[in-house]
Amino acid sequence: MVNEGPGSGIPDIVIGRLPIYLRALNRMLQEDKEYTSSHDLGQRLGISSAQIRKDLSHFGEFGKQGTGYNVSYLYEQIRHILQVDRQWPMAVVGVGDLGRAIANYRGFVPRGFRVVSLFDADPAKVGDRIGDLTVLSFEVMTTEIKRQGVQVAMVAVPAEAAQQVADQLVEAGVRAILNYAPIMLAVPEDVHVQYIDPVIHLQRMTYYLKP
Amino acid sequence: MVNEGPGSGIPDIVIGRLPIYLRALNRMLQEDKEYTSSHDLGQRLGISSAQIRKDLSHFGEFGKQGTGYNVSYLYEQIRHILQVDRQWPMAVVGVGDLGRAIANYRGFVPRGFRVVSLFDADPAKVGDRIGDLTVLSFEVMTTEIKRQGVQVAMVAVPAEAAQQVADQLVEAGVRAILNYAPIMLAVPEDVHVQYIDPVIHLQRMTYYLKP
DNA sequence: TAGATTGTTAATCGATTAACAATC
DNA sequence: TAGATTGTTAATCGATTAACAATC
Repeated sequence: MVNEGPGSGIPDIVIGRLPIYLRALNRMLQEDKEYTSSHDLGQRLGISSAQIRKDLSHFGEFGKQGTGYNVSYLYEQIRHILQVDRQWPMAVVGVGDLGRAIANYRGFVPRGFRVVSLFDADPAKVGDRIGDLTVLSFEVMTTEIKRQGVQVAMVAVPAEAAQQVADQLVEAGVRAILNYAPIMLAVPEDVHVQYIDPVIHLQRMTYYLKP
Repeated sequence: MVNEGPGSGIPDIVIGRLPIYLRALNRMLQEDKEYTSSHDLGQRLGISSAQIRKDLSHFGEFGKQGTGYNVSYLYEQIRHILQVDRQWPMAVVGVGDLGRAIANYRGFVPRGFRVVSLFDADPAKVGDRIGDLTVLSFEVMTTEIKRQGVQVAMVAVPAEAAQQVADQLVEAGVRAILNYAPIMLAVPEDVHVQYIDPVIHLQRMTYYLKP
């Protein structure tokens, strides 16, 4: 192992591409493809082969000259690097339409995550069952998150409530937040936040459209 | 006007930040904040003031030395640049849990988009009413999209179906696709695609977490 | 006026790409 | 072997930042 783990100075932008590679490799596995190459993978993803080789070289040597990469081996290596070769218990805060869709989504488990608790501020929703989970109140959130050792949470509450929710999550020990509320969160620097705001993505495209 | 419009060589990465600025400016408007500065805006967004000034300078001169930027003026200018000072009619394909959440989301209209039609392959869903829309079948999709002049679509179907749906959308005249299916779409180069896959975002964070 | 902040230039920094020896 | 493809180095490209004259 040449170099691995956070703090070892690998650029964030490289880390950000690994999940993309992982998804493509998983697809190849489904297609029973045994080997791939940086060229092949790059072509599927619209990324240069040089970049893929360079990215992977930060973590070790995973290929063979002449034959390329064993799909299943590379897949497992990247899963290990990203630490998704295990299941992260995850909390979902806010069970509106979106929170419900998240709670029901079947796509998390096969990729390293499992929703283990749901929270909502609305007393009318507390007690509702969604899948095999019961919606809990904000009052028990800290306790429950600590009890389950949850480090990852998804926030799907209105923008006005998001910062306060984030504060409470951080307080409870959450270190990674996926925020669906259209607002930037202020968190300590050892807490990671990623944002999903569909409108941002839409507005990135309209610039290029004909009126 | 110094420089504006697509094809004028402004880096994609700059365009990608404008919606972020827009969202922050909108928030300032809600707070009745009349003026801001590159420093102030940058602080809120975790971006350097130099970058904000540089980004804006691609499109014109919007500020005043000594006083900064009039929030409402800058907001309107960026809305105009991004072409979100109008409403783009939008189609949603796939009305599972996620499609339903999208269809019900109140956040599109104030930011330049309106869902005008819903489609699903499942005959059991066709005819369902969601909000004030009726779910239509794939058979009528092309016709309906052409009729309404829809250029923007959101895809929320299973990965297996996404490419075929995208092909049909492009055929019908769609030029911007927001894809929720966890798969890269192959489209002509004048068609824009943005991707939302929550798992990708989650996996970008687990790398940095303690086991 | 004095202080603040812009828009812009040049310097720096970092990421991507091209090229190729090594080797399967 | 001949062909293919890796991992790596150096070159290129592009984005970010620092600095400052202009000026409100």
